[in-house]
Amino acid sequence: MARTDPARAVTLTDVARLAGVSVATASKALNGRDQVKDSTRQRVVEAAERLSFSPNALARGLLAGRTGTVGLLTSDLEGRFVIPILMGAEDAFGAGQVSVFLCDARGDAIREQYHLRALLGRRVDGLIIVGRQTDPRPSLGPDIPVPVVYAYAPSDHPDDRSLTPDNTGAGRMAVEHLVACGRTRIAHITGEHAYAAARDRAAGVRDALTAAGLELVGDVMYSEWSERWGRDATAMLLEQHPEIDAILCGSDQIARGALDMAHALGRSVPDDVAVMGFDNWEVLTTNSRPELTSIDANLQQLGRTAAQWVFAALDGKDIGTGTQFVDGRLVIRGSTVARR
Amino acid sequence: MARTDPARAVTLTDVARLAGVSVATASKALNGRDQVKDSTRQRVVEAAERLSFSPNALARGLLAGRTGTVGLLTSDLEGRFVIPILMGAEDAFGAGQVSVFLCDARGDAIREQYHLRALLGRRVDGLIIVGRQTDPRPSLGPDIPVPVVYAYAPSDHPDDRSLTPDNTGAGRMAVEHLVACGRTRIAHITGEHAYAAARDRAAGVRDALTAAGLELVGDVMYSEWSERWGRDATAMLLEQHPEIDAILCGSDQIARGALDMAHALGRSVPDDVAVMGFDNWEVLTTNSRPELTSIDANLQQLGRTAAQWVFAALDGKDIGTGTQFVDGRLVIRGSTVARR
DNA sequence: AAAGAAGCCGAAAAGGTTTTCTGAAGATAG
DNA sequence: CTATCTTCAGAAAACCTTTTCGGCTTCTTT
Repeated sequence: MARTDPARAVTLTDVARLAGVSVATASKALNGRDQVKDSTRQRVVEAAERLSFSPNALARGLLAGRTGTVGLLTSDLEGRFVIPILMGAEDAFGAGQVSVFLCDARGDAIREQYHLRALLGRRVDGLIIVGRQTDPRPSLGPDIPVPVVYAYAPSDHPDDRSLTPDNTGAGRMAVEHLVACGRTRIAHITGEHAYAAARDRAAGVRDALTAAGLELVGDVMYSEWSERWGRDATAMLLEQHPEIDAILCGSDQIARGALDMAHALGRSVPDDVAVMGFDNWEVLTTNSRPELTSIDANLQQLGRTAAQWVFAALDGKDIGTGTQFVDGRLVIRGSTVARR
Repeated sequence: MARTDPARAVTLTDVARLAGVSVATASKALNGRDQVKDSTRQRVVEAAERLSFSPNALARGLLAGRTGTVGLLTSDLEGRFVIPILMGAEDAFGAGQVSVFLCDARGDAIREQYHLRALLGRRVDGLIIVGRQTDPRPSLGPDIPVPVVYAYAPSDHPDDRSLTPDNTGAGRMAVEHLVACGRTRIAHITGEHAYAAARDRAAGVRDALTAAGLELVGDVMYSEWSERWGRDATAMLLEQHPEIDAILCGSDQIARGALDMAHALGRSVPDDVAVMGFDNWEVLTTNSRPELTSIDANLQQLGRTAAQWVFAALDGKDIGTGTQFVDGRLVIRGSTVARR
């Protein structure tokens, strides 16, 4: 910083002196306590403003036992699922008096432990643990002295409180939409089998197909979460099963690849084949031709709820245990329904 | 949180009692001060471990005048430029003892002011202000009592310290690459003219073309930062100037659209036309066919440097004033150079 | 053996705020 | 005019840690 800084931060003592009262009175005046005459209060408030006094949150927290801070411990900032959750949480907290400590463990358990210690040392009032996949993650254990909510990646311990997208439901929702559009010969291309998200969605897909009296065309095609795989899988699919009328893709990236290849092979979307993705990553869904129908996981909502749970627990309310699932939201665009 | 929490956090007094020493000695033992017998130190350390004591950072900060925290105030978490910067900063800090407060002002000046007060109240040791565009932003003013570094969006006040990508240089770098590839008839499609990033890159493009004795084909085509615009602009371009052999796009999104349309119109990339973008957004650049050459703005490096500057200023070093520019990095892929 | 030195530990203060309790002044009732 | 009550201001303690300084014990030196 280029500018010189004042020798010392202004304290309540300074304000009290300027207003000609004791620190006790100054404190009461500024915090809206009674036992202060109106004229006195005004003097104090003016003094505080003239010195642009802002109370030292450390001293306050030390005394109150509450700091008004929350730790947000993520295992992977890079991942695009973390950000909306983070925004939602920041949103819910930001409205109040709470500040957020952000820590990125980079998927490293040691680093996570390290950050955890730091956060507890700073006496955060609560913790939100955000994983990068929906697969369960190791619990932090029962000995954390503040409320903990696991978001996206649920804890593997049933006594913890977790919040994760309902991927099975999302799979069902997708198929129901395709069926409602009159599609009956549906294939499913998705990402790595190692991901619970892929398996759960596929399970939902099977459920809904069975319920509709239909069968999946071919097997679920697991591989990588990439546009390239979307292209390759679609090429194979259209050769082996030229009769298909819908390709449900495990992510928007895969769907972009599918769209691309369908065009290249002379199929019209959505007239010949419907294409659909998951995640509703707008940069992909709204820029394709036609735009992509997708299932939004409502991650921002998930982040907000997690934050509200931490609040509730802080207020002594019981927020229960176990994993709660957050519903997805169908976003219909041109890749499954012809315009007009 | 489901589990019950202990009545009270464990303090140094508890440790001292268990070890049979005074708090003063306990403190010195745990902090590696001398004036403590080895056997005593060991007793204290064991006691601390048994109680899983972690020192209250608030009390420490109150006393030391330093909190070991830094505020990261962004105007737009959603934007994808903020995240890498944030990661870089978190990286540089995370190695040490510093925790990061994250605040999102959502582009709202009132909200920003509010967060700023909260951060100063929490006695952060420094601030990094991250904007969402490279256009200069209003300074926070000279009265902030801690070091401030502006990242991505520089401050509009010359006495502040700012760090921003060198977009003019990036524009030059892009043209130099295309020229080195033997391209001579180069067009430039870019985003909104309102963005300094677009104008600066265009200026760099003109510089480099002039230096190479070339002229831009057509005018710089400003419009929106979207794939759609990339497609539309490319269609116009190829009709009006069928002789072009390179399309330099102001973003990877635009470049994806250009790539798409070039294919659709039967042009081979990179044989007939080279296509190139900016930002090196991997999800776009490495998934296209062919993969996209782009200029990476080194944002993570930018974030790291910003953090290091804050550190340096904290250590009393002079970090100077004004805006420093961070060089971009050319990432060559198949859209400008044929494979093999 | 006495004096000085070195090693080790604890008492106390400091940091800034909030809260409780005491006390003083003024007001009201008898 | 006295006794009781109300209103308002201030003194002091509490939160937890670190650091300084004084003092006690033990060892070394002459």
